[in-house]
Amino acid sequence: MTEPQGFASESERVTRQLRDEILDGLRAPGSRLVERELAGELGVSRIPVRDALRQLVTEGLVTPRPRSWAIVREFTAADVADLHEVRAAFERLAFRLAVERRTREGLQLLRGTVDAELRAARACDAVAARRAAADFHEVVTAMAANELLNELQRTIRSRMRWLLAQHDDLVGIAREHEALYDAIADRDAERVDALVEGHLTLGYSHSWDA
Amino acid sequence: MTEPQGFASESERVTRQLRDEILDGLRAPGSRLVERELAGELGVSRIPVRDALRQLVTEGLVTPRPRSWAIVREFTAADVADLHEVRAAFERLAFRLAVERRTREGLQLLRGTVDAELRAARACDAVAARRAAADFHEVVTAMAANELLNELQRTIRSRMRWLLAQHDDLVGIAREHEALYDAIADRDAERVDALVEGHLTLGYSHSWDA
DNA sequence: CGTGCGATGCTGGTATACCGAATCGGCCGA
DNA sequence: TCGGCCGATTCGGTATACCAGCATCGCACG
Repeated sequence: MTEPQGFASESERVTRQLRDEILDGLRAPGSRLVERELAGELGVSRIPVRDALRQLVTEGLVTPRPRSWAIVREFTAADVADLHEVRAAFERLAFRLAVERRTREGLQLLRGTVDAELRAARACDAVAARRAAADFHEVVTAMAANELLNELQRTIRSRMRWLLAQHDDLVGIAREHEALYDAIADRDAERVDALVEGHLTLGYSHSWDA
Repeated sequence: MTEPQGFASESERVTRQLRDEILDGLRAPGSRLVERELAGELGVSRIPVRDALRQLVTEGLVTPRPRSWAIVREFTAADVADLHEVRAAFERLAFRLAVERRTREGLQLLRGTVDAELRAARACDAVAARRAAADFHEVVTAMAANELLNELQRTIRSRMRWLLAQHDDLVGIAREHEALYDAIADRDAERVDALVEGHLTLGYSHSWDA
């Protein structure tokens, strides 16, 4: 799932690095992101940094400030609520389409992410479990075979990762993913719908706790 | 609704101009978009053109080609189908939230767009009717009071405009919008749901948009 | 006459330099 | 002491210049 970054332009490398630094908490929410500073730190010119910042703005990880520097986004409770609402709509669509359009290859990939997630969750490897959980949703979205849906999913992927890092019932989530996999494999649309609804509610209540 | 473009950077101006030229059909699908050429035509340097192209790529109006020039997007039947699916999910969410969170000011704005659309449609002013129809959906999305939803809506707005230009039952659409307005004003969630569903199915079967 | 290969030009990617606006600090006056 | 003004500095926006990869076209050779 971790895409083969074999080739990448400077812009992509800078984007990836800044994104990871933000999501890993190395750059605190609210901290300044100044093009010249970052260019100096990373040893590149301002252009790749500029491109990266724009990309991260569209991903919602960076807040641009007109005619001033950008800052690492500070998520508010309202942001989280908004994200949950949109995510729910996305996943309902993604799972519905995935059930219709599932392929043998897709199911195998999905099974792999579920297994990896269960293993990691039981081993209390939070990083691997969250990565596998994110992979699960990406594979489902891919199975939905809707280019636009996948495109929009990519733009909110970072925010999803952020959301996923906010709670920690790893085994529970993995079990739900396993149940979802079974329902998709059985082509049981109604069971998938029910599980998705439950899944969304779970994520919603948990994030309110945090 | 036409945002007050009082101030704008070169990048934004170039973006707006290219976007309009594409949507108005002045730039045919598949035609080349070369940074240096556009810079020369528009009398600016490559940077604003570069920014504009990237923006239009995220809006889905331009197809980037790695290490080669970009082209004006050619929409396929699959693209249209994808757009309809995503749009349906968006609108279900937007209308549901709009019913819950409607405000007096929002309703007044919405009423204005419906009236404008009906007037324009009856006068066979297609341009004004389509603009009003687009405004209707934007006001609904705004009333949904979900920042992320509005953000994603902005990125697919151009594609919606394209879709809207593909059919011509202007009066019918205006009437459906009026019915939707009434249901929202009555806070009748079920009627809104039913209208949205009918709207989407109808739009899909014989003509596009809602 | 066909095919393979190399040179050349086109294109986006990147670096550097300049500019105008916005900000923030200090200073002066009330 | 506080408030307003003004200048130095900071910052993103833009322009120009250079670079490396790819594609095409033409030429030479089989």
